[in-house]
Amino acid sequence: MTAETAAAGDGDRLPNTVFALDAVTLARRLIGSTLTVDGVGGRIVETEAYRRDDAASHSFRGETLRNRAMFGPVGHAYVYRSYGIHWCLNFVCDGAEPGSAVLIRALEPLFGLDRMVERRGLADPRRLCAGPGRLAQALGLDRSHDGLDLSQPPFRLTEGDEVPVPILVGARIGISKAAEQPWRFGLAGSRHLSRPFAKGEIASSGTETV
DNA sequence: GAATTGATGCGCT
DNA sequence: GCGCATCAATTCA
Repeated sequence: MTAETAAAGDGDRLPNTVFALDAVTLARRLIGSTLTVDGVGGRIVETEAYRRDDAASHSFRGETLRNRAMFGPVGHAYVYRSYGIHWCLNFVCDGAEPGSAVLIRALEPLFGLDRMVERRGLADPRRLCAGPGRLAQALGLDRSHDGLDLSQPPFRLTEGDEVPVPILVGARIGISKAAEQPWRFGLAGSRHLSRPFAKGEIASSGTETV
């Protein structure tokens, strides 16, 4: 079945139990799975983990009006405005430690390409969803999605194909605090990453089923 | 290709 | 005021 004929999110839904995982484990687990919003989306190829005890995390200094969703139920979305211009999407997780989330940094566009191009105003497939702000714009995400349940429409999360592919691990991007933590994950060989992984970061200790 | 800069919301000191 | 979990246009090369 091709990407064109497949309905958005065809395949097994991600079990809600994955959101009980800690952020680092979930960030790795999500690589290769499929995310769509109102039928528009694709394969998750890049994520970052953020924890409560993490100086780079919005939840580090406790709950505020902005980060309220991070302290809400797991399996819900945390959508925030970045640099006053962009929106960024996180998955809230880890019920044992409220304030944990996984930032979705990049997708391989597969479904609703025309709608993405329309929203982004740029057709370059390499830059359609390569970056958290670009991804949110392509999927039409904004404040109205903050706090919504990821298991309900317009969201749909499904397992990826069962093809073993190495997972890249590296330092997170665009942060100044706790920047040394290797909590950025990527799909090896993907041409849709927001930025390439450094040579030293290409060390993956095995393969994941994606 | 790499470096620089402007746009801009909002939580924090 | 300052500092961002960013991006695109512009300026170089």
